Amino acid sequence: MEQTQERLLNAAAELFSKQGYAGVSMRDIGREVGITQAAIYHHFSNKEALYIATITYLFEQHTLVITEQMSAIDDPAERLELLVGAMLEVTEKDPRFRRIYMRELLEGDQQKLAAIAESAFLAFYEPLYALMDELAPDSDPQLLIFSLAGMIFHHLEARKLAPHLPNTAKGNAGIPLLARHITNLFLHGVSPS
Amino acid sequence: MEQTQERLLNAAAELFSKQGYAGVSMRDIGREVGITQAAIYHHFSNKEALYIATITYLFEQHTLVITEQMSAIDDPAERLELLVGAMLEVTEKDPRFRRIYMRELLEGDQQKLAAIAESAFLAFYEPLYALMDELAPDSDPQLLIFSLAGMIFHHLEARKLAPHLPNTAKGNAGIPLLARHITNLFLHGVSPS
DNA sequence: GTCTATAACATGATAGAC
DNA sequence: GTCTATCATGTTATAGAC
Repeated sequence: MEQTQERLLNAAAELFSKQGYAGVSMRDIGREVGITQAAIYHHFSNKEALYIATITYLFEQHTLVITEQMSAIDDPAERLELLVGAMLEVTEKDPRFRRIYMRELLEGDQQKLAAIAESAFLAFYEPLYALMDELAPDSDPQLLIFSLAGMIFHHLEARKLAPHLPNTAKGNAGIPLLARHITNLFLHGVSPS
Repeated sequence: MEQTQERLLNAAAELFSKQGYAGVSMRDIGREVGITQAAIYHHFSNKEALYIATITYLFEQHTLVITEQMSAIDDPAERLELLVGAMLEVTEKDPRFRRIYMRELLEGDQQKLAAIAESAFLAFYEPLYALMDELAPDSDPQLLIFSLAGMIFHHLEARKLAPHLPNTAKGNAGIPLLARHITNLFLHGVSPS
C-alpha cells in the first residue's frame, strides 16, 4: 500500500493529540496501522520526525482551507466572522488539531516550537495579522490574535467542564451560538451598543 | 527531613505540569529532591497517587486569594480589572497551576474533572458568575467566563511562541500591558467608542 | 527515611532476511 | 515495504540492609 505513510500520520495524530508525545510508543502507532514498530522507520527516520510531520500534516490540512476562504472577502468584520466560524467548525470536527496545538504550547521546547512555527503556523499567522491590522490599526495585532485564539480553543475544551458547574444552560452551546458570542465580544465587548 | 513530602510535591508539580504524566519518571522527581527513585515510595504508594496529590496540592494553594480581594470591590468594571490583573499575576508567578489546569482539560476523564470542579473550581466560579451577571445581564455568564479565562491562560502560554513569529514587538508584553489589553477588549471590543 | 540491588517489562532504534 | 531478532537503555515497583 502506498498510502501507509498517510495512515501512519492519521494514527499518530489521534494518539499524540490524546496522550502526548511521551505517552505514545512507536509500537502503539504501528499497531493502529497494522504494521510492526520497525516498519515505521522505513517512512520516518525517528519518533521526533514522525511527530513533527504529524503536526505539519494537521496544520496544512486545516489552515489552508480557512485562509483561502478569507482571501475572498474584503470587509474586515465579515472576514473575522468567517474566521471565527470556520475555526470553530474545523477544530470541533477535528479535535486532534486543537489538542496538538495546546499540547505543544504546554510542553514543547523552544527547538520544537521553532520548527512548528516555521513549518506550520506561519502561513496561517500572516493573514490573521493583516486582518487585525485592518480591524484595529492602533492595537498590537499579536495580542489580538492570541486573545482570539485563546477564546476559540478554550471554549471547545472547557465544554467538558460545563456539566460540573452550576447554572449551566441545558444542552451545550452549539457552534453557531459560540461563533456569534466570540465575534460579538471581540468586536464590541461585553456591552454592545 | 520531615518536609521531604512537600519538596516531592513541589518537584512533581514542576515536572508534571511541564512534561505531562508520561513524560516524567520517578527518577526525575527523585533527582530533583536529592533522593533515589526508590525512596519516593516511602511517601507515596505509586506514581499515580503522587500525581493526584500534586494536583490537589496546587489547586488548594491558589484559589482563595483572588476571590477574597474581589469581594472588597463594589464597582463591576473595577472588579473585572482586579480579577484580570490578579489572575495574570498568580498564574504568571506559578505556571504549574495554569498548566495543570490546561492539561487536565486536555486529557482528564470526566471523573477526574468532576472532582477538580467540585474541590477547586466551584468556589472560584461563583463570584465570577455574579460579576458577569452584573457586567452584562443579557449575556450568558458562562460563555463570558470561558472567553475571559481562555484569553488569560492562552496569552501566558502563547508568549513562548512569540519569538518565532514575525513582527513581534521587542521584549515580551509585561503583565500590566496584558491586563490592560484583556480588560479593554473584554469591556469594549476591538474598536472602543 | 534512605540506600543498593534487582525483578520484570517497555522503549527507541538498527541489522538483515525476504 | 514489511518482517523477525536483537541491543542498549529506561521504566515502575519491590526487597531488604542500615
